[in-house]
Amino acid sequence: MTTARFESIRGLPLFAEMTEESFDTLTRGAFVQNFPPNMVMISEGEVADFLHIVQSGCVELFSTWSNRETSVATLYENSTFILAATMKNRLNLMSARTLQKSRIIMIPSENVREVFATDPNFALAIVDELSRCYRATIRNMKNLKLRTSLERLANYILKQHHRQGDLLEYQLPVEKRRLASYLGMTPENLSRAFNKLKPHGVVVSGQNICITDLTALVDFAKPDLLID
Amino acid sequence: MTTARFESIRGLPLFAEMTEESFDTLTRGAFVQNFPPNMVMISEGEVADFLHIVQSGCVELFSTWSNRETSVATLYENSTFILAATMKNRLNLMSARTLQKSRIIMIPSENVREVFATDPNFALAIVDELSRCYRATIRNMKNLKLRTSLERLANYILKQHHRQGDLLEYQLPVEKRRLASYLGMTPENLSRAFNKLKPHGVVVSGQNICITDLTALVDFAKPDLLID
DNA sequence: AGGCTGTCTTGATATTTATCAATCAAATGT
DNA sequence: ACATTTGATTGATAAATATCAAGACAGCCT
Repeated sequence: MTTARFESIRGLPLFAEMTEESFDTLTRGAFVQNFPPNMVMISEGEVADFLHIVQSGCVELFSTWSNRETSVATLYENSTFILAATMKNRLNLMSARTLQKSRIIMIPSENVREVFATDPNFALAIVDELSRCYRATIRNMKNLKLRTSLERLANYILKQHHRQGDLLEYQLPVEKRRLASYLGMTPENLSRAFNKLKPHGVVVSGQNICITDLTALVDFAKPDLLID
Repeated sequence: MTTARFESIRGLPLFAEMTEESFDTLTRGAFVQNFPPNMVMISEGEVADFLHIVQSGCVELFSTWSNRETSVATLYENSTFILAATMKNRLNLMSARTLQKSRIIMIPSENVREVFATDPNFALAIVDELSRCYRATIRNMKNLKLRTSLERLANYILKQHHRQGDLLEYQLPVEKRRLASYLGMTPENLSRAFNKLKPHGVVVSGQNICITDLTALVDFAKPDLLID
């Protein structure tokens, strides 16, 4: 079967409920591409010809303006990106680069729009994914506008702690300078912020994060269901 | 016909292409509600039972955390809100209050989801609206992360200028303290920022904005297709 | 191992932004 | 029209954050 290479994504929420026929139509003309690390795959301002899915590796979404750059998100296995631009056939608002050697599945935007119109289950899945990403972005904006950089860092540490199985000690999944950019601060400021969190129960050494006083950290970070 | 009161929204992009039958189903159980100014209609954390549409008046979306508040958007006639939470039957991430006396159309979330599943044209319109709002939020975030508050203000003034028919002189559509909150700054800082823009061709007096040197302002603001 | 490169950290300083307090101006109610 | 309230401005100061420069450290190459 020609779609065998796309079996890895068949089970994702976005594709799980659609018919075989729809999946075939969708993946006709789709392909897998290998990228080396640190390669810009998409530049903001280009037309979104393909829906992208990270099959393996790791991708950073970022944006630039007037010589400045900011990291918007880091995506891992099974994440989709540029769905909104794909659906509306618009320009990408963000750029994307690989952080590691990565395999990316690319599905022609036309196919996505075509199957959307014919398969109600796929349509529903698209809306779920869109809503999820939209809401994530709103949370992100609240985080930026309502919290200081120190508070953002504290909550980031808590969220990673939770993602990594509630371990009190874990490794940062990204470089610090990217984390700084993601949190809306400079690397220097991030470095100092880590130190300022020591009294709130966080000890950092290299990529290693150790939460020495979870209660104190939670108390300072005040994580919130509607932001984090 | 029982849906006569909803004729005002029938022509909106979100509802224009759907069948009569779908529109009837959608508006069954829907109603119009009048709110006085400064009334909180929705509090973040509540379940999104209704899709809201501003029929007349003006609504502010805002969020709070730990004694702080930030303005996320100001909506006028024909705007919909909480669409994402409605589609996924989730908690609202934002609160909403009227800024003026307003008429709001409220459509039960269940109806929206029901018709979404049966009317492909409505499904398409929903995705369009979701994508539009999502992309607007990404632009907003880029604006916040890539620009200083002075640059954000300069671009805001340019955008309003454009919205108000390219007039060089116009009235601010919102109170300054709300504008400050929307732009992610304090009222004091906004006040000073207006003064700092004088050398860049902006004169402010009360609600009145006068662009005395459009070239200079554009030169400073560097408006961008992918942000503004 | 040695050298190279890029990231991270630290210190000194400048800029941006917030806070607090006081005054001023404008809108509102009676 | 007056008093009252709310929002806007201004000044003085503090806090947060960025910038610049230097040094420390780690990973990588040959």
